Amino acid sequence: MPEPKKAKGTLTIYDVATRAGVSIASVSRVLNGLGTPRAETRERVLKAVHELSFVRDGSARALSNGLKEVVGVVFRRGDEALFEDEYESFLYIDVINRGIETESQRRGFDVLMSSVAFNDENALQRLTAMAGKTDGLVLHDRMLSAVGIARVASIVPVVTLAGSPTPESMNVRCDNESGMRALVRHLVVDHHYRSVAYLSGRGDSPDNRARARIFEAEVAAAGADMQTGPAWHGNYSAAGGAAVVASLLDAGTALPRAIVCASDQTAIGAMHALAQRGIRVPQDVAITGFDDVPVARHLRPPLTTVRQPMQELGAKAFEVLYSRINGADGAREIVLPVQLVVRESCGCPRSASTVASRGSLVGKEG
Amino acid sequence: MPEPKKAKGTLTIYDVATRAGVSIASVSRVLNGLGTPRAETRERVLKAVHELSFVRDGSARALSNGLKEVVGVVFRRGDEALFEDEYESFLYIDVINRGIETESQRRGFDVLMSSVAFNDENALQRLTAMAGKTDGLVLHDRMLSAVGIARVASIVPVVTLAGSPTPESMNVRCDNESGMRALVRHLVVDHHYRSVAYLSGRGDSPDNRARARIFEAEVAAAGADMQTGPAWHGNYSAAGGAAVVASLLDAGTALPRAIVCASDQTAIGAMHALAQRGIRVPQDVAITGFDDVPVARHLRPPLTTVRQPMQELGAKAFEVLYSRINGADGAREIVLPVQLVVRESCGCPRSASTVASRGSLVGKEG
DNA sequence: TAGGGTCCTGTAAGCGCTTACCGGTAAGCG
DNA sequence: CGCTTACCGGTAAGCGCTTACAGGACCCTA
Repeated sequence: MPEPKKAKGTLTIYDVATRAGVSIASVSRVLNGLGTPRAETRERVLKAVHELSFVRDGSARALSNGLKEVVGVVFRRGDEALFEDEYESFLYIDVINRGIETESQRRGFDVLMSSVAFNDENALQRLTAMAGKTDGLVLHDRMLSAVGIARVASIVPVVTLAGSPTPESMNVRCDNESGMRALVRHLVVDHHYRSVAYLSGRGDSPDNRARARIFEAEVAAAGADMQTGPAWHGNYSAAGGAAVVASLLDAGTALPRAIVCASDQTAIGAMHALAQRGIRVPQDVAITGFDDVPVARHLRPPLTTVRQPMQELGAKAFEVLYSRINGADGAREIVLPVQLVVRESCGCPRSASTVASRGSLVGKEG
Repeated sequence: MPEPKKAKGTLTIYDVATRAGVSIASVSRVLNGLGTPRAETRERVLKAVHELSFVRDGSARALSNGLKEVVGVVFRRGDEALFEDEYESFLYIDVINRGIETESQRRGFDVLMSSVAFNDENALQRLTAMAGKTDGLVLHDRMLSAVGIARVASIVPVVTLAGSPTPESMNVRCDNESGMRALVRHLVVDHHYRSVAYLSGRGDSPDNRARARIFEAEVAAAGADMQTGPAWHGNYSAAGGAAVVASLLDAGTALPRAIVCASDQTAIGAMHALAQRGIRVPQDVAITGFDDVPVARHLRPPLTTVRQPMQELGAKAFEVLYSRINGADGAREIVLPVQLVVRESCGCPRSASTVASRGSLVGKEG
C-alpha cells in the first residue's frame, strides 16, 4: 500500500503566489483581509485562488495562529442493545449539540464530535487526543470523573453541561431547582392538592437527587402530605414510570392527588399505566413531567411540564467556551432559566394552557 | 482584549524532552512507537509525558504527517420553524452520523460536523473552509450541486450519501429499488391485490422518482391496476399523507386495495386519515411504509415496510472515505442491501411478522 | 536635487511536530 | 587490539501558513 503521507496534488499558498506573480505574504494578506494591498494585487491573488480553487490548509493555519477554530463535544452513546426503546431519551443530546453547532458557526468555528460508549475504558485517552485537535471541549453530563476533567482541562478550556464547575472547568446548566419549585407550588398552592408524590429518576443521578430535595422542601413548606419510599423509584424511562404506578396499584396503595414525574418519559409511562386501570388524569390524579419533549403537548391530556432551553444551553456553552478561548475570564457557572409550561395534566382548564405557556418565566440567570 | 494568539502555557515536545533529558526526536519516537528506543529512554519519556500531562498538538502533527485524522460530515439543519413537526424526519440523519462516528473512532479519526440551513447562501464557502480542516468529507443527501461537489472534491476526497457518484466523488446508498420491488411483489403477487397506488414523496426528490418508477414497472409487470396522478402526490410528511387520503376520500374516489407510501411518516398519516373514516387496515386497504422508523412496529396494525440500514450506511461511508484517504482506489459506488420487513399492515397474519422480519434479505452489495 | 514620508511588497523566521540522516558508542570478530 | 557492524539518539530540515521587519518605489517639500 502506498504511504498515506502527503497527497500528491496538494496546492499551497506558494502555487497561488507563483500563479499570481506575487509573494506568499501578499497571498496570505489578501486571504486574511489584512494590510492594504493594491487593488491590482488583490485581484490577481483572488483570480489565482479562484482558478486553482485553492483552500488554505487548516492545520498549517492553526499551527501558525495558535487557534484551530475547532471545539470538541463529547457525549454518551447508547449501547446498541437499548437503542430501540431508549433512543428518545438520547434525543435531547442532539438538540443541545445542534445549539453548540449553530452558535459555533457564527464564530467560524467547527465542531468535533465524539461519543463515548457506556463501558468505554480508554475514553480518557481518546478525549485527550481529541483535545489536542481542538481549542476547547464541551463535555455532556457526567462524561468524566473530576480527575478526568482536571486532566483534559490542563490541555484546553473545558465547559461541562448540567454538572457543576470545578477549579479547572466551567459549567452551564438549567435552573431546574426553580422549575421544580414552581411546579410543586402550582400543584399544592394553586391547585390545593394536599397529597403528592415524586416519581423519581435514576437514583444515582445528582440531577434527580436535587429535584427530589427541592420537591420535598416545597411540599413540606406548603404543609401538604407526601408519599415517598423505594416504591416511588423510577429510572427516567417510560417503562419505569409505568412499572412504578402498576406495582403501587397492585399493592393496593391509595394514590396521591398529584404525581410529579422526574421526566416526561416517566410521565408518559405513568399516564399509560393509569389509563389501563381506568384512572382519569387529571380528574383523579394529576400528573406532571419534566423536560417538555416535543410529544408532551400531544398527549391526552397535554402534559404540564418544565421546559429546559436545550438548544440555548448548547449555544451558551459554546459562547462561554469561546470567550474563554479568547482569554476572557468570565463566570465559571451559567444558570439558564427554565419555563413552567402549564397544560392540562395538572388539572388546569384547556384555555389556560396557551396563556401560561407563554409568560411564566421562572428562574434567574447567574 | 488580549490577543487570542498563542496561549501562554502551551507545552511542547521540547518541554518533555528537556524534562526527560533526551532529544525531541526521542520523545516523538516513543510517542509514536517507532524505532527501538532503549527501555530506559522510553520510560523517562513516558514519565515526563505523564508528569506534565502532555498531549501532542493535533495541527502540528497534521501538518507534519499530511494527515489530520479528521473527516467532515455535512447535513441539513431544519429551520427553526418546522422544528416541531418535522423533527422526526431529521432523526435518521443522526442515526447515520452515529454510524460514521462510531466507525471513524475505530480508525482513530474524529468527526467534524457541520449543518447547513435550507437557505444558507454561503454554504459552499463554509464547506470549503471546513474541507481545509479535514482529510475527507461525507455529504448527506443533496447538500450541494454537482459543481459544488466538484469544487470541494478538488480539495479533499468526497463521498455522498444516497445520491449518485460523480467523476470526482464516491457515493453510498441503499438498494431502495430492490426494496420497492420486493414490497410491490409481496402485495401484488403474494397477496394478489389487483389495484394499488403509490402515495409519493416530494416530487423533486430523485429518490422518490426512482421509487415511483420501480413501483410502476413492477405493478405493470404483474398486470395489476394502478391509480396515479397529482392526487397521489405527498411530501414525505405525515400531514401530507393524511391530506392526500382525506382529499381522495372527499372526492369520492374509490381507494385501491393497497397503498404503498413513500415513507413511514406518510404511512402514519395515511393510516390516521383512514381510521378517521372508519376504513380498516389491512382488511379494507393495505398500507406499507418505507424506512422502518422505530415506531413502525408499534403502530396499529404494525407497519409492513422496508428497512434501510442507516447506521451501516454511515459506517460504510466512512470506510470508503478512509480507504480513499489512504490512497486506495476502490469502488466509486456502494449499494447496501435493504430488508423487507413484513408485519401486519399489508394483510399478513401476526405470526408471519417475526419470521419474515428476520430472514428475508433483499438486494445486493455492489 | 536631496531628504523624508507613505505605501506596498517581499524575505525570512517560527508555530510544534515527524523523520531522514549522520555520528558516537559498544559489541563482535579476526 | 584494531576494525567492522549494529544500534541508538541527536541535529536539522521541512510540513503550509502568518507576520515582523526591512527594503523599494513614489511623492512631496525645501
